[in-house]
Amino acid sequence: MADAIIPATSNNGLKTGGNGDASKTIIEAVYNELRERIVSGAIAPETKLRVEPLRQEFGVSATTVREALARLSAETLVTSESQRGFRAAPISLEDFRQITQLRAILEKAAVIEAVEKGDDEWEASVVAAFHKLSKIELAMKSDPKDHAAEWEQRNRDFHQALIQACGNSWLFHLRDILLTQTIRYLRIAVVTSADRRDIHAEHVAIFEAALARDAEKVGELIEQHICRTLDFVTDAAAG
Amino acid sequence: MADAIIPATSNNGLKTGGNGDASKTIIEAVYNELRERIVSGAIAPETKLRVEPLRQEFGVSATTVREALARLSAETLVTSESQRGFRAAPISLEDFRQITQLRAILEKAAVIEAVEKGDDEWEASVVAAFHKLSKIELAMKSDPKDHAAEWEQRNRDFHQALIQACGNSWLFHLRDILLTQTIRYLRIAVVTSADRRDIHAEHVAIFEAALARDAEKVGELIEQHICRTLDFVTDAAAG
DNA sequence: GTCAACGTTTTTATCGATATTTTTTGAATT
DNA sequence: AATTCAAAAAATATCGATAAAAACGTTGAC
Repeated sequence: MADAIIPATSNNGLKTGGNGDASKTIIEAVYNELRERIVSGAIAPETKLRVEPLRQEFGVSATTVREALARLSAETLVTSESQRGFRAAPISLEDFRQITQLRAILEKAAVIEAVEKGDDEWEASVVAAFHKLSKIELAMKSDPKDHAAEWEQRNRDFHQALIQACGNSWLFHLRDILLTQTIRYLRIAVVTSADRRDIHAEHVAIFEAALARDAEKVGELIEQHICRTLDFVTDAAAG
Repeated sequence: MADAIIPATSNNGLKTGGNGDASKTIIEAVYNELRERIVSGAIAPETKLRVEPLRQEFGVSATTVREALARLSAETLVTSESQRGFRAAPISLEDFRQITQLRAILEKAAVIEAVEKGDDEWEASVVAAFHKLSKIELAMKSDPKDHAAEWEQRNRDFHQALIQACGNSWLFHLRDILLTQTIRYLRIAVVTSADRRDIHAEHVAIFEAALARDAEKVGELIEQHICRTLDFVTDAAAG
């Protein structure tokens, strides 16, 4: 056993202190940091991710960086080719089209089942999530950019609440992967904050149909709602 | 510039020679080997995967094993908890239910689009894949267990050919993950080879509807076809 | 001027060893 | 006998260094 002369509770130079992430391990911290950078666009698509510079910046070992990259690679946020290292995943409109289409398929199926199966508690959590989302969407009318991050979270929560009652955690998992990809695209491609009123109206419609237990209708609305994201990004990329 | 005294082309003691896997890197070799063991059931669900023993068995470094495990963990074939290492993913009937349901959703949506969009080349490859599958299914009537592995492959190919024309590679990717999980469940839970004639009949029906371009019908058939897998495993687990 | 063989440099993959954390063991105390 | 606590043992996470491979640049032939 080591003769602990130096107080063992040193969190060395790793710069994870900034955000309050709950990284128990250094690999996780590096993973989270890189993930955030890629999703936010701070690391541009197709950027080569060399181990040595990252290692130095974070003040950790090469192995640690590698493992974080390996994990990200399984999540399709970075690509890796044998013996040729890692790079941030590329983006393309076609790729985004596929992601969106797939997301629509999953979320539509999920919400239909959820509406059919949901109990009172489900309803309650949908109401709660909708309420929180509405408040921030109204607040954003006057002050758009300030609430962007919070809106993103509440929007996510609302959609999650809607489908929660379908009870398929695999579906949640895959949807989560797609949602992360989507957010990346939105952050990278669309800097202009969209006209939120439009989106709010859609949310209202979805919410009402859900509480009315009109599964078919909710399914349709969700599908359109998601597909509209595609038009949005397509326009942004083209214009 | 190492002074290469020993011929550099040594593939050391790593036991990857057995199967003809195209592992360019040692990590990949370990990854493939572990993956195969988990999917086949050679490593039982929830088995603790300690680094040191594996390291020794494969004759590689701990880091290498760790990275392979990390990749598998992203694929949900192993679970990992911070500071508490890795273990083979658990299984449960409920889990399998979710996987199957989700697979049905994805494959139904995919095949409908494929049937609508597919061109002559798509038709041709469906015909070809169906032909190969049929041959082995007929051969299996007399000699079931001998062709099991080949059937698995051809079955996979047939289903892939069907949905190919939908052109959504993300869908393929996610479906692949689910399919791998499914195969794991089949291998682990169901040792008894099912009545293949039944399955063959289903394949025929799917094939005919696909060539007739009856998208709705193909969708229904595929859905049922996949869901039947669930009944199958449920029975096997219960009986 | 092009291009290919060759040596140099950079980058990646892999190793063996160390530090840190968790789990187990076994007294000591109630 | 059960419980707590500390020390030992085991396992995990992390490091620094080395070997292998790819990228790069240069020279020399055509």
